Amino acid sequence: MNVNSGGKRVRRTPEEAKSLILSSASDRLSALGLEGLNISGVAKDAGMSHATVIHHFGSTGAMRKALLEKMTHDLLSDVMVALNHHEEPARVLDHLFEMLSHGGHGRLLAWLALDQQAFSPASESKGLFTDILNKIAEDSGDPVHAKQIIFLVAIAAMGKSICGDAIAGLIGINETEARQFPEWLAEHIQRI
Amino acid sequence: MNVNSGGKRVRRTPEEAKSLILSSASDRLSALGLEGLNISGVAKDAGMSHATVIHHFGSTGAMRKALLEKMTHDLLSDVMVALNHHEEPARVLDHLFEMLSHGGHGRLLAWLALDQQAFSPASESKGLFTDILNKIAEDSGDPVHAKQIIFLVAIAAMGKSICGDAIAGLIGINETEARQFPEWLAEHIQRI
DNA sequence: ATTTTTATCAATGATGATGTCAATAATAGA
DNA sequence: TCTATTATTGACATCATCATTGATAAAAAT
Repeated sequence: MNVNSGGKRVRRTPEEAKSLILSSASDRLSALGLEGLNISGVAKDAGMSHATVIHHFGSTGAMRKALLEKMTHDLLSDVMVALNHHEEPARVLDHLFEMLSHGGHGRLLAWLALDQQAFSPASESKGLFTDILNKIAEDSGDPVHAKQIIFLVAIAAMGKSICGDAIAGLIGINETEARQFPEWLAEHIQRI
Repeated sequence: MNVNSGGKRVRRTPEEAKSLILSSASDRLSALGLEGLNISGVAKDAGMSHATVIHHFGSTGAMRKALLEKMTHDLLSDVMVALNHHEEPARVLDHLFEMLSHGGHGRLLAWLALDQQAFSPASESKGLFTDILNKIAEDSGDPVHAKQIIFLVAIAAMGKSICGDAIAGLIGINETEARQFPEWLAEHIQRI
């Protein structure tokens, strides 16, 4: 909470303002869920009027897209770092699943994919993604199946972040089994 | 569109009314996406006032839950039939993916899982799910991995229905590769 | 010092969704 | 036929969100 109690006006640089807004938006998403991503609430938490938020992003939808963009970039960077450090596939997968479930990243991703028709990341994130793709295809001996494997992992990660708990509950997977899932998946992926 | 233009009132049985409403809701979901699942719109398409919809379901959320319940039941029944007919795993998977993407079933499922915190199907659907679980565990030789496999398939199916197209686009999967994915997955699952 | 730019905010209007209520009419049961 | 039930509806009230606007002030440019 960054309340502006006095009558004085604070004047930020556009970068500061945007960063502040996205930070508040991210916090609200984690704390309040998807409902928290409205202009008024985000603006209130950021300590400014909602008109200011609109001034910087143009619209609510644009703000959400910007947040998605930032979170996606952070996620992909993290995965890329893990890959460059030659971590084991199991650890990379664990990392991926963890990041998607943490802070509601996967939920936001899914929500935007549902809300908006198309999710088209900026060129920066897209480049990161192809980097990761190439890296994996290069590490694994079989570049033919690499695409399918990555596709499988990606959609599984998304699905898990959205309703993994519910499905696990339905199936009757206990907590240790759930924790072993990334490892299990990594192991069987390597055998392909 | 079931417009009630005349001044006459139609009086349906509660079952007819509910069925009509859920049918319109399903259509709207397919056509308009998640935005279309509001009381006013559904009521309009069903040819009644929104007050009537609330009368039958109690609230908008309850209507959505009812629709989810129905769609889930239909989906599981279909999978069960396929299993009982001893169809090949590839065909069952294909069927599953197809049903989840058709009519926005997977999207609704995901959306409700996101909106509501928990998705807890009615006892009827839950029973169907455990039936399927047992059937698969019994068919496959290895009941130990059955849970993990089913978990993987389930979350992958969900993820695919939500952002499968976007991710496929990112990876650069062409249409034929995309169509072969269920078959590819089934093949590699069987080897586990 | 003066002007220009623009980040900020309070107030307002438009829009739409949701739920309640009282009245009405169709049906079932007596 | 008379009555009771309830499905149906229009009108109303409430509420939230979004975007616009005109004014203001802080910083930058001249």
